[in-house]
Amino acid sequence: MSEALAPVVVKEIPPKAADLSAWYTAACLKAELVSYSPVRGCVVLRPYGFGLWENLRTHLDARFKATGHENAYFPLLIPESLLLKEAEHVEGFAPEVAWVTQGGSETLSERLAIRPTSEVIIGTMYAQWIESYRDLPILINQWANVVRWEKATRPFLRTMEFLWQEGHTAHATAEEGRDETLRILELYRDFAENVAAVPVYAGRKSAGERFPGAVETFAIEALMPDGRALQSGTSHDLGQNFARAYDITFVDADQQIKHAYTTSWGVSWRMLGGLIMVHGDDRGLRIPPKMAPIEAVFVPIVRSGDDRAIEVCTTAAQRLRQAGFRVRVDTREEQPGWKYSEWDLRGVPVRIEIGPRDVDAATATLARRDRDKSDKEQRRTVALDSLAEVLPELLSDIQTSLYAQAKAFLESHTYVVQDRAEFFKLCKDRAGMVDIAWCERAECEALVKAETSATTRVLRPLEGANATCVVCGEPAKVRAYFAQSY
RNA sequence: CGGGACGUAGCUCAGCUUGGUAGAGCGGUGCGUUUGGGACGCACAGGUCGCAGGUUCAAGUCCUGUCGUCCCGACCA
Repeated sequence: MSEALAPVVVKEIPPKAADLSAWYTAACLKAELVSYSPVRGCVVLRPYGFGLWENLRTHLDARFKATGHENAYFPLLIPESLLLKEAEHVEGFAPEVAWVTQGGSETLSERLAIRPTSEVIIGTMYAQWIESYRDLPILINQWANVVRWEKATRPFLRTMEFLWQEGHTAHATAEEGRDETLRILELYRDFAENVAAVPVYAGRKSAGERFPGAVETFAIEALMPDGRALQSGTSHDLGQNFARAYDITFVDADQQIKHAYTTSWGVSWRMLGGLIMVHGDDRGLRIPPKMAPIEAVFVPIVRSGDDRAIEVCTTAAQRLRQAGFRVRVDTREEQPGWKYSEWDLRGVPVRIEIGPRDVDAATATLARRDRDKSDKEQRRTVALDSLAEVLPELLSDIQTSLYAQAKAFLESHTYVVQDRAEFFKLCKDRAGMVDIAWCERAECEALVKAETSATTRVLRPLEGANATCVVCGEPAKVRAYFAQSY
């Protein structure tokens, strides 16, 4: 093997394919996205990780605003008596609610839940705000932290405290509520695929996977490299369940008092975990350009008595920043090769190398993170003046290529199955998304889970008639993707 | 919450079986030489061995408890 083609050796993280868990944890820590904290199950989101979260927030927030939603903020603490009003909801969340029982030195007369989600407190406020059909719809989103007392935690995928957004809306009719639920589902799908570059299956959840208290739950599900599915966003049609529990009523145009129809929907920083696992490779993260805190990093190459590259990089970076690019200049006193590896690990889409040769020729050498060193097209040299024109195209191409790779993986790991034995084997082996005609019976789903640990991820309408359930032979009602999940 | 493994320098770990002066590599700091895929020399700094009890003349090492991390299940976003 010639020296030029020697594989890039990564010391900090283990190979991805050998042990996805070990790779994932190391990647999150070494890329400086998160640090473990003194609090069990809670991570610190470091500046680079927060940058990633901010980009998620910016893109989703713009989509929420564009569809008529407004941001607001509700209390972190929820009185127990309020929480108890919706039985199914309480039962669903009881095992993971953290409680405040003491304030200063005084024991509280009523304990306060730290929100695991905010349907309760927001529903209570909606009951006060809504009087007439003219007050509807209410379309509110909250960016917040929530706490769920988890037993096993992992960075982003499951932490006791996590950041998310939760949308809560109220409508005059069932149709409007359902439309909202589906509008958001599509918004999430669009964000996941076109911004995070994570292809997903979107659809309805089975009754067993439904949000506690919801009439219907919809979700987007992504496929991780180990063949497990990651629920990456949910949208719930709550019907009138919460309106009844929290007395959200209004006088309609026909002068009748009616309960409102509500929805809730959320995406958490868990989606970042999905993005990391889906796109990363043995060298570390590969962040899709639209989500990247740093789109391009300048690495000036200096020699003894020749540090002109630093000045050239700084000037070029300043110009790109003014043009709206997110760039950084790495002026640390390290070897260029060391910096290449570090920025590879941190997943910056484009590296801009400028050395003495480039300074003399007024050029810059671009290296793209989605290609390997052995790929002749990983690097190209362009005129320094043309960076602002070349970059958008390059970033866009990287975005597209990352999505295409992930899409190809999802498609090649989706199995349409007719045979029962094959279905069970694929589920048990964590082969990926296993697509069957299904009867939609809870007992059938429970059986599959007991045998294989796989559950339904999302359901979609059945095409054609007279299909039977691949698992039990009863008449099929839907098509279902089964997979083991995170 | 069950089963398993592990907590010793910033990181990865050795030392524990058989109690007796706290170790290595990497990393850090300073100076110098280097710099287009993880450079090198010299010098320096860095630890109440996760925490709390106990046994002992003496505990990183033995005992008990506790907290945390990872893996596999169960549960959950």
